[in-house]
Amino acid sequence: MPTCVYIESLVDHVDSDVVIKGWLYNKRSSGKIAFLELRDGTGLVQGVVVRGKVDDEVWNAVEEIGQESSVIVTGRVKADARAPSGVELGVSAMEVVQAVDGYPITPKEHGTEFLMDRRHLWLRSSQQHAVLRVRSKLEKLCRDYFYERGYTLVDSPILTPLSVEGTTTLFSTDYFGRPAYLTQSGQLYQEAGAMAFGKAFCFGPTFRAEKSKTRRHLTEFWMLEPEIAYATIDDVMDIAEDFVATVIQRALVECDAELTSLDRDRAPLEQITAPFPRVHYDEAVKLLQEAGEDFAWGSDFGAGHETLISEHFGKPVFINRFPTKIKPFYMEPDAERPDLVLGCDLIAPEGYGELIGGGQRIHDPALLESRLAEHGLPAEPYQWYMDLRRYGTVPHAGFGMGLERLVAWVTGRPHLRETIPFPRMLGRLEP
RNA sequence: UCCUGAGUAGCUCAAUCGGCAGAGCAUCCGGCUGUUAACCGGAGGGUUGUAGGUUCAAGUCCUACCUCAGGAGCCA
Repeated sequence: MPTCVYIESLVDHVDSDVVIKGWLYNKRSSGKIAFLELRDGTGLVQGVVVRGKVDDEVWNAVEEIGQESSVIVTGRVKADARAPSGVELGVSAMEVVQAVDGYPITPKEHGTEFLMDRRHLWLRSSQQHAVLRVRSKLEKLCRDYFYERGYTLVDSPILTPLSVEGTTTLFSTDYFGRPAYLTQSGQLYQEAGAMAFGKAFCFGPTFRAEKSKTRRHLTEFWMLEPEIAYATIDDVMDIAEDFVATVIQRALVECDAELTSLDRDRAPLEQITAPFPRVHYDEAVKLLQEAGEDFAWGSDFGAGHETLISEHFGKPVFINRFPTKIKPFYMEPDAERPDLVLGCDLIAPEGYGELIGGGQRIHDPALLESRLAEHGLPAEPYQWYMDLRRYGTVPHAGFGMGLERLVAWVTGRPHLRETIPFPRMLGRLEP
């Protein structure tokens, strides 16, 4: 009995007989020869079936099976220069696990809605497959970066009584008779993690009930949030910069095959090395005004502004020290400029927008208390958060990175919906 | 929520000034021993998003609604 192998390792089995368990991706046939494009989740290989060299039963089965039929194929691995992977399979036998008729996603074009309704099947298509493999590898690279540097993973809760950025953008639920929300950010809990472990991070799903309809937003997205005790805004920019550059450079190596099948231009990614330019909010405003934009000091940047600023550099850009009134309650004020806070955003190049938002948090208990009141937030649910300032408070800082935006940038996808297996968006909860 | 655009065969689209509902792919039948979204010949396949209106005549014009897409605001 020949050994069962995955398609990705076929190159190591040239001139041997092997068994492949997979699915029919596409088929081309002529009167006496048929080409089966086979996939098994690890790759694609072309199986060649010659009439007369296999049992009539096998030939008849080959003629009958449709796209995505599940098959177990036995054959001889042959090196062939005509094959994209360098090998093909001379089929000697085939067992049909299920013959499929009418698989909806054909090798021709389809519309967005049609494909999104069949997302559970669309995952099998080569481009979607490649994007999600990149996502999987990027998740590992992100975790590895922090584990290798002594961080502790402190999982933040998903159900929370807190509304950090206002209740209008929260998904609410009933928690045994009490209101609860799906978390918008793990940050507040990560601050507790930083005080306990020095360097902590979380990486999990977060939720925003924003009625936004753009290519850069999902209602459920994954966020990576490191938080570091005794760190300042400048430390956080150093860390975020080294993190992004390291992950991108490793991804170029780890995801080489996927980037090839996605036809991603590697040149812009190869330029992503530290240091990244750091632009003060004041400078960013000046830059926009000089570019002829009608932008007033004190406003927040829109997507167009971000792109305009990042186009000035060919690298990710930090914008830092924002006006206090456009940022959340927990941001530490700039000692030299009381109208500013020590926040920083990292804008990705090529129009991929805000990749990271972070900064230094308020550590003074009195200041935090007054900021909570100024933002009209109830004191009671934040008592545990205040405790972090009552018992051994220290300056600390951290950031949050949206995983899907990183995946979109690395893979060159224009829309976030393709960067997560089952996207949740305005108007889409299925499949 | 606002702005713009689209909804016609299973899928992707066409249909000129309001005048016979069309193509490619998919499906089915036939052909082909090196195909790479294979190709060649043939066939079947339609309540034109929904409801109403104008007209001799509506896929096409008008009104309302529904759905989707692109963008804005907001954010990661």
